[in-house]
Amino acid sequence: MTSQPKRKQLSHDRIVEVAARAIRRAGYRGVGVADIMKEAGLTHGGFYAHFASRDALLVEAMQRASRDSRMALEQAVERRMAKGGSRFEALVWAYLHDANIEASEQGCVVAALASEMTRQEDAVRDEARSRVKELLSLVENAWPPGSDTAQAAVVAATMVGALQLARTLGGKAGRDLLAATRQSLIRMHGAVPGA
Amino acid sequence: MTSQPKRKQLSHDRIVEVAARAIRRAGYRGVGVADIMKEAGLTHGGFYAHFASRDALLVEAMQRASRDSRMALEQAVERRMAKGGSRFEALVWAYLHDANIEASEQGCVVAALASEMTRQEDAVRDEARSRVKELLSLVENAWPPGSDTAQAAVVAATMVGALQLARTLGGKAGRDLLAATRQSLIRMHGAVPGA
DNA sequence: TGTACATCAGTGAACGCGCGTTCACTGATGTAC
DNA sequence: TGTACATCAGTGAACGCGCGTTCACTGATGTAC
Repeated sequence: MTSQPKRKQLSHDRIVEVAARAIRRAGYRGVGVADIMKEAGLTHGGFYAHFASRDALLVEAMQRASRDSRMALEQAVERRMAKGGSRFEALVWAYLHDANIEASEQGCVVAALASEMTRQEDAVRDEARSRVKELLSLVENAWPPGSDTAQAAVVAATMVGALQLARTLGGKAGRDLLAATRQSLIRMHGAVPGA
Repeated sequence: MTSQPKRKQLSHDRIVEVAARAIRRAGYRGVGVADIMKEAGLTHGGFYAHFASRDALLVEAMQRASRDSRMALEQAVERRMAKGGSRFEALVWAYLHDANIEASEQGCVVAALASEMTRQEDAVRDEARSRVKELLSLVENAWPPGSDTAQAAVVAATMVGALQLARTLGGKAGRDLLAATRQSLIRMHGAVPGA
């Protein structure tokens, strides 16, 4: 029982992991089934033994992307907090780090796909909605206790928007926009009462 | 001379206008050449007498979308200012109006396409960059004089991000997010010194 | 331990379809005399 | 004003290509005796 789901499960995980990076790099429609299977070291024919449809893969890929980027973000937050400062301040720095302009493949799935989410079929759209909600609660968790949690949603929107605009602008203009956003968010919400 | 560019120019304008709505509704890749031509009352064969390539249409469509939505936004801002309040406050209300959640087809081209902009070919990407810069200056123009213009960029990012997240969430959750964003932005930047 | 068979993951050719692009042609508009 | 011709916008069939999906088959893994 415990060793039963080994072989197939390993392939499955590999496909999903490849797809999780692919959708953040190229968008929902940017990479085909055949490409993903190839990058996972397989041929495209076996795809439908793993997923009912392409959309079913997209759903799993978003979950996986979310899990992976959340773990990486959490580690970055912890590293930054070790140097002092509030959790909120560390989150802002981790999320809006200059390196994230280029690294969309490993970054936040919401920032990578936000404007495409509304246009997906129900299953994918529902999963996208969950990813947005998760991002909101991620910011709330770093929020000074007692403050208005509705404001956490505004901060999430600001971070997502800033990362997208910085990516489109690129270069110095992009980095300047991120820097201004970090400064603004930390100035407004960063000072924790008891820190 | 003055009446020469009539016939063809009229068709051209119609195609671009249809495309300007199509890309905001369905994304850069969401609608095909044939669909756009059909919606403009033509057959697809004539397309390449008007544009060198599909990408060339996308570039013109973004310019058109930008022009159209800017004019509509400007009117909404003026209407709101007539009722009193600062230009900035009116801009926030106009841009983050609840009706804009559904009306992406007529809305801001940056909010409609932000996460896809990085993935386009050079010509389209360059035009997208211009559209982002224009949005930044649009916010700057409604900015209290003397304030830090870098902060205007942060506000632009917040508005774009909020509209996208509200669209993905939809329903009451979406409207709540917009309301919280309006409140936050106006509270922070809305009070004009001399008003 | 060794053989025979069943199960199962993965292969690769093939399908139907839609898309961007090309091109020979048509029908209408406008100009020359 | 009327006819003959040139120009030009638009038509519709056809192309090559890539994509999601299907399916008959292969080769490896694991079980039964």
